[in-house]
Amino acid sequence: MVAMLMNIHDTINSIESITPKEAIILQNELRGSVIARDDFGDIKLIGGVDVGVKEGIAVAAVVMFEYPSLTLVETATATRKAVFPYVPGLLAFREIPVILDALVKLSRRPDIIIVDGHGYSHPRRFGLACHLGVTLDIPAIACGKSRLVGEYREPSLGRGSVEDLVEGGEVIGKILRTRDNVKPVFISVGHRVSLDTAVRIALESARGKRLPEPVGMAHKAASNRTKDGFRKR
DNA sequence: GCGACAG
DNA sequence: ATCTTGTCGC
Repeated sequence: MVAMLMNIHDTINSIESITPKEAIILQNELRGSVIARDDFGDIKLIGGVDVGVKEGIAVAAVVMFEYPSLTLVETATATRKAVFPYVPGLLAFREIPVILDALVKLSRRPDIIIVDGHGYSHPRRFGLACHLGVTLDIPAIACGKSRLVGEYREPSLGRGSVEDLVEGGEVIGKILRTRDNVKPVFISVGHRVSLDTAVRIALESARGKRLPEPVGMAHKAASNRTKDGFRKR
């Protein structure tokens, strides 16, 4: 595998120096590497990933929680100029570089990660969570906050309600209500995990909040670094 | 041409 | 995502 043979520096460079047209071709090449079934060992550490952008500077935060106790054990952040533009469907090329910067700072590798964004529920079935999961060959779950593609019916209002996210007759993800009467989230496969398992872990991790704990925490961490530049270490 | 469009 | 005050609800 190409990504496996490259160090992180080259990996980042090849991702952010690509053109949008080439990016689409690359997604179509890499989509075949996604493993959409459960393929992982015991989960003891679960990571949450999120990125914020402020005045052209991207801030990534990766948080690690013990699983299933959901105790916060480690946080890492990184800052990097956002070079690739925001283009719906090509978010990975804008966010993966800074995410990798943050990930290498962790003392341990998470056994699975939950990513803020889509995975299989993507125009080419290769969203950010898939790209990150395949690049690191790590189990990944996608948890988006709004629709990118597909149609669905509104889940009933109780926590745990689920509906299919469908496109072209295929179930590409699930709409999951993680809290009573609160806007549902969009769950899909990232890598090495089945859709049902992704939904189960996402719901388990969302305790009292709309977003799964790891993602919510990563969002906060990135947001704090995003506010008023990045001077406060 | 028009509308849709993760973060 | 970010720009922004108050406000409704547990």
